[in-house]
Amino acid sequence: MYAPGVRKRRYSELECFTLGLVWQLGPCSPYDVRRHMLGSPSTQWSASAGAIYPLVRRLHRRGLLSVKAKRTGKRARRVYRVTPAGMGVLRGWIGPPLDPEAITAVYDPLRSRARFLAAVPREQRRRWVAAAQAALEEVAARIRRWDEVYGSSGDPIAPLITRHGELDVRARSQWLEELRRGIDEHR
Amino acid sequence: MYAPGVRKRRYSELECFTLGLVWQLGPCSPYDVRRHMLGSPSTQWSASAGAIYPLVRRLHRRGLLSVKAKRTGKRARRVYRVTPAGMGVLRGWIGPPLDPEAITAVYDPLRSRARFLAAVPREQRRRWVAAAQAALEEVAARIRRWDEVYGSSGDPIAPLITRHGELDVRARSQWLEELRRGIDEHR
DNA sequence: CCGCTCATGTAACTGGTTACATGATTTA
DNA sequence: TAAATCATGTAACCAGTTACATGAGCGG
Repeated sequence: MYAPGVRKRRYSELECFTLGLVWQLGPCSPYDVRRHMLGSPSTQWSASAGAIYPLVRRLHRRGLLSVKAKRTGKRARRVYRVTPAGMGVLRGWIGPPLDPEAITAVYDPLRSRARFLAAVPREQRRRWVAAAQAALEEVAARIRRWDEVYGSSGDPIAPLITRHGELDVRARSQWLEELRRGIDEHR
Repeated sequence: MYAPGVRKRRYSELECFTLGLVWQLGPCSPYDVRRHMLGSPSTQWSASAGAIYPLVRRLHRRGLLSVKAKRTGKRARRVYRVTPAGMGVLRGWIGPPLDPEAITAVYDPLRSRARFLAAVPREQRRRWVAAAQAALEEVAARIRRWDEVYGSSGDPIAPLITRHGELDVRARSQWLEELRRGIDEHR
């Protein structure tokens, strides 16, 4: 139960993730947040200005971020940092308890497409698997590049995040290999 | 280049996935599509009526689905099937070429949260990993149930889709285990 | 006959995207 | 000095969500 008007507000994944990034990057601007997201191997968010700037101002209005205007010469720059209230929300989001919607099988667009492979001619099927394997190679490369840049940040957890990507790609590669064999059998 | 007015329309993931489901389930109603999605271990889509019904009608209007009204007694039922044009769009969506946005590291809400584990006290960190491991157990169970129901559909690819889920959970479990050890070291 | 599932939908909202705009600063 | 990047933002749009509504049929 909450006092009237003090409803427990729910924040979106993007809001909480942004909160986390501001904490992790240290005092930083919305632009820094965007740049970081754009470099990430996951494409979950477009990190568009139209999303981030209003979002950060929202978090500030709610008291989860504090702001300090810095200017170099004539260029304006707003540097945000997470307030104690913000840390509370961040910790609550991380959990436990885990938000039920965080408990899910991951969504993989490759799997979505593979599900309907029986709808395409055999030759296309073969080519599809080859293309998907090449795609995973690309993802792996993206993760390695990411690791080079952000792996040496001092945070002992950072390399374990990259590791997630590696294990993810490895599992999906194995899956594609099994898929390839499965398709070859049924002709 | 396209003839004037014949712009190549882009369809959303949900639209194409729905198209695929209608093809896979055979002639079926929007309700069938929803029920199928709701049972899926992935929570990517809420499969809300507000999404599916307008979407299916849209696909019909664009000529990708054909409709036949069936009624049992007084109960109405619209049964859709994929048209040749619809199959074209479905095959195009599957690829190759793969849509660039399909080439990505999967998004995992557990990883998103883990990234900021250094922001919480050590004890919470420990409890978080335990909670995440339990969560993955739940996902694994969901996938097994799904497999029982849909694994015996005759489609040789179906079990390979389930397999993706198994490999996914296994990889994330291993990752959590490494995370647990990594956290225990740094105290 | 009550409650549940079947089956179809609509209305209001909203979070995020696309695309554009502006001006300062850096680099080729 | 032209192009690229830094840094901030806004406006229009849209796909998908939440929540509600309606009525038929079925099982206990």
